[in-house]
Amino acid sequence: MFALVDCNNFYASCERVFRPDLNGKPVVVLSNNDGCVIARSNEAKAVGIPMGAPAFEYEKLFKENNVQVFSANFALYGDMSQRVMNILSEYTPEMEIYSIDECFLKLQGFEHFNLNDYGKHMCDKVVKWTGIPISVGIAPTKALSKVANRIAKKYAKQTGGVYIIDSDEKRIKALKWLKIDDVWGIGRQHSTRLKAIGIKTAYDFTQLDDLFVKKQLAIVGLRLKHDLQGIATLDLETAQPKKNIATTRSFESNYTEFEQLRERVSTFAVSCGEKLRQQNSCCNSLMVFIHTNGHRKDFPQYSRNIVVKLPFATNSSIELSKFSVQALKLIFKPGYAYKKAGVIVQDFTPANHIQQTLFEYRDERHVPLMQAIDRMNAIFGQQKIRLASQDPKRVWKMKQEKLSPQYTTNLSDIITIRL
DNA sequence: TCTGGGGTCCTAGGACCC
DNA sequence: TCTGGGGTCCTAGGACCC
Repeated sequence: MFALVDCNNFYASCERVFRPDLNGKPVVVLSNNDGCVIARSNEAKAVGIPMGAPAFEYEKLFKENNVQVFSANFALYGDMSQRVMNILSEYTPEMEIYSIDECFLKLQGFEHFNLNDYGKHMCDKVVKWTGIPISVGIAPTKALSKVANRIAKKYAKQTGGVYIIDSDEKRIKALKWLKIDDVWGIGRQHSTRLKAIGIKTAYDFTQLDDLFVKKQLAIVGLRLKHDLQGIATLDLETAQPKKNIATTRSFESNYTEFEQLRERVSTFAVSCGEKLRQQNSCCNSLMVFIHTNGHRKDFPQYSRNIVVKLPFATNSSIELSKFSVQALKLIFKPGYAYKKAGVIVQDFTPANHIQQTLFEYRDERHVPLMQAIDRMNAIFGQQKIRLASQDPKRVWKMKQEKLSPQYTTNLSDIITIRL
């Protein structure tokens, strides 16, 4: 059996842990730049705030319903996630952390356990130790555990947060209940096409012919179909080093000058360098992109990206910054109002066996220099040591008007308790 | 005024090889 | 008149996830 454990309204719940006065009240968390809604408490969902709602369009609704609004506080969410995952890792040796708020637990050899009690135990322990409410779905396959989790969450009162699919009757009932749009792995495109031929539920989907599914949804869709039929096709996936690393941001305002973009691109490249060094990789190529605000049809639009093959593999922030800015020069066009840019590094090789090049000079002194910078930043704070090409004052330049304290990761933000 | 960020996998088609 | 067959690798684009 597999369990899929999912934190309820994760970001909103994290904010509530340190603001218990907000329990029972509508809470939303906004994306970077306070752009759109990326998490909602049940109360916020109930007053009709959709996922992805642009914050400026919903300001009135927020006020009318006394919705508590927070800027994204990823330092807090990342730390809370680790705490939750640590607790869950004690329930089985086989675990896959699937996202910041979800994990799969493989329950092999648990035949003599009462899995419902086991799931309830997880819920109680996680909420007691972290304050985060979770839901647990248990079933013979990963895709079915996702379905079970949905039921556990939707009918939290009746299920107590745990639902198990352990018979074919329960499986079929669950699949007939689940709309095709809500199936894990069926996105907008596929669900539109499936609905056009009369497939309304997950159950309908499992009744389709294998060859047809393979033709329409490729091998991924066929695997999903089998998994939903109860034939375990998807197994736990072990954490692999990343194949791409990106740092991209929208700007708080429109940038028209090359110099503004140059500074941002340099900062993004430095950030990619840090992430590369964390996983011990060097990249052999990188992409830089810039574009104007696609939502504003009244502005002249421009959007371009460029991929640069590097002369040698590197994870040096200095080299990455240099190559990224060179790339930016090739695609920058004056006269446009730029809203977003990004650097994506790709084509990795492990940092400990770098192919030496014959004609290009790779400065090996960067290796200890980067180590020193990383250590200093770890001690003194993120990006305290920067390149001169970066803005000396601000790093991300984001609009974050409703940012909560870093309760769990910054000693000066720790809560005070009065007795 | 204002609309996020970061990933994965698969496939088709082109370039190239013998 | 008449132009093969079987591969691999790479990339862009499309789909999906949170």
